[in-house]
Amino acid sequence: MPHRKQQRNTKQRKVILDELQKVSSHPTAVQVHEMARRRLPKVSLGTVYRNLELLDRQGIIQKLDLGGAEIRFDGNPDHHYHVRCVRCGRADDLHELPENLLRVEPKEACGYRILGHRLEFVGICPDCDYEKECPPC
Amino acid sequence: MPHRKQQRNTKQRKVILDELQKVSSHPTAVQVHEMARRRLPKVSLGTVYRNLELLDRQGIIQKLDLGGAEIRFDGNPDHHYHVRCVRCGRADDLHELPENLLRVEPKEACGYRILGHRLEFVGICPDCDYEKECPPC
DNA sequence: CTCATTGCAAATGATTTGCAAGAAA
DNA sequence: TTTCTTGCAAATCATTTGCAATGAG
Repeated sequence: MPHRKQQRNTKQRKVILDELQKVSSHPTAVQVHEMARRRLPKVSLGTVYRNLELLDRQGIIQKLDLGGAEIRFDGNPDHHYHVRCVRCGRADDLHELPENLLRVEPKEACGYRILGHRLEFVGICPDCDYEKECPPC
Repeated sequence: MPHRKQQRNTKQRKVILDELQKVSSHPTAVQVHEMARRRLPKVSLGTVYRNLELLDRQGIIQKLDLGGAEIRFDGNPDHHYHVRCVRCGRADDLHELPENLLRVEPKEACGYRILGHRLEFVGICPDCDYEKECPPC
């Protein structure tokens, strides 16, 4: 069986997670870096990326990797939907049922003037599927 | 009133559009470049990007700018949904109603083993909205 | 001690842009 | 002619990676 790599509790990791969980916005890695730097002036952007990646893989936070702009991070790992501003890139949580929004595209939601949506299903295609055993590398 | 820039009909543009419309896959800009190069060996990748961008803005093709990977292009400009392979990045058209897929996340669709979906609404946020008159630049 | 993690800097890789030459209209 | 487009190369920009030094356990 695979040997689970021993994980350490560094202060960088703690601060990065703490800063992300503190805000309700959905900051980019660069913004998380700025936030973390106020407490750890020497923390590097690379470390921020590495930790956000790691925390996402562990399901402690979630990476919002949708189109149009940079990746953003959400301190809340639970599955929920977002609205994004096409002008400034800001993202907010969506407090409505997506099925309703999809069926009758509304003009307004959460204070946003809604212009449309992006929806895509993800999975493994028929050509890749025969490799069922091997993880996506 | 804004003066609409006069557009020219170059052979590069024609070949790029033609090649994209010829395939049912959803190629990346680099792949479109390879396809176009078979007919116009000197066409540059920059030109491919510029034309795909322009054709998308005119609603002749559509840019698939969802997360996870590179932008892909679809010769069919009509609004429809896609399934994407998390392993190889390939994208196919979805031949099912997204509302049903959203409600009961299925295991299978279009030959893909479905793992999940990405959905995001896009619009103008309250802070940007006061600039109603000015287009998104 | 060990080896996971960091800071730093350099590397990537997709996309964009500046500019002089080329070609539609 | 005019000026939209192109090819080319260099520039961006977010993200990743290599590596020696650091520090958690």
